[in-house]
Amino acid sequence: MELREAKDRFIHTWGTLATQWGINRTMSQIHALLLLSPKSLNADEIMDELQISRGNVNMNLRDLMSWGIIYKQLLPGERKEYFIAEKDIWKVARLIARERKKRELTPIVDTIDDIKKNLKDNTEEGKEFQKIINDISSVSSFTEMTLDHIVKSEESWLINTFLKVFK
Amino acid sequence: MELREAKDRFIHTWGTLATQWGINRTMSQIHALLLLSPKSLNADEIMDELQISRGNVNMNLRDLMSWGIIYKQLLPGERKEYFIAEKDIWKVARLIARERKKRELTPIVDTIDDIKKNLKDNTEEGKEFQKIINDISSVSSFTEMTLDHIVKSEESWLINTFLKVFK
DNA sequence: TTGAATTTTCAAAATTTTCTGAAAATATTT
DNA sequence: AAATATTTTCAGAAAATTTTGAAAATTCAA
Repeated sequence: MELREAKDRFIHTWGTLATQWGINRTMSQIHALLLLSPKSLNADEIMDELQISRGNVNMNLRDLMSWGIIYKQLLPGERKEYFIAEKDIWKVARLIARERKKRELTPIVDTIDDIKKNLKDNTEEGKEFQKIINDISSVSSFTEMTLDHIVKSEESWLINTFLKVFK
Repeated sequence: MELREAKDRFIHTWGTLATQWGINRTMSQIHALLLLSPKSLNADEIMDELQISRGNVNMNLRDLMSWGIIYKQLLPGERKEYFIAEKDIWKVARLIARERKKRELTPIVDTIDDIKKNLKDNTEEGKEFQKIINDISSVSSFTEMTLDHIVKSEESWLINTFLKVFK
């Protein structure tokens, strides 16, 4: 397999998967492109490489920056803005986990807490509802804690060690 | 808060979140409805409750069954099919984790493995690419293993104990 | 069998999401 | 300050996804 082909395949798979993640295809493809690029790229280069419009590139670069997984880089003597991806994949994984937790988990935990606080219903049906809500609350808390635990660990050596043990 | 209102809020939040998960809104709403329902429901009741078409209900019930998180129930003396949700939330969480792993993680691991096997490129750029690919491979494996570990644990007491410790 | 009840399918319609491209805003150079 | 380069915005277009609803298929009772 050629390097060119390998890169394209990776970018393509990454982008396709994103769709199932609820993240848009282009955003992932730009991320993949930057991740694989040894040097930072500007908007025109990304447009050209992925054959997409300037507006699209701009919007998604902004999103990627808000996730904290790419950085803007100002090159001396260059007028254009260049972008480079965070290359520490463990850090990228933590940032993605943090963002997904924020988007996927926190809202349901908040809703459930609010319902638990405010629901006054002592009928049989009400009690059953409370039970389910409490169960879901447990699972959510557990998941949240597990993610936090991974996200917060700034040292990656522990995780790396864990990985080696199981390899 | 009334029971009715609480249930509606939960179903609504659950459905809205699903969108960000890459899972469709209706599928989640049907799941939430069944999860909160003390008795099993048939297609007409679901159509009526969520104000959606028969085809939509049918399709999503099938999807939910393929995830293993709802069951078909044939009531004696009833012609219609009834559906009931798996109420053991830890089991539901494991089934969802398993399905998401299959959809989100496995394809990227497979692509990467294939690229690792087939790429022959010893240029500087090729080596850098290999490095990134290997890093991503590590993170994916780690995540896959962590999920497996949770998913495979058929006993939930350990997890429950863990939860209590942190509560 | 026949026919009524129920479920399934799927083409077309509706909705939602993403993308484009050109105009507006901002930044930099001369 | 004017000209030029670059980035940002956003309304409308395009694409993707979801939903509908009616016809076809299936199931079951008589």
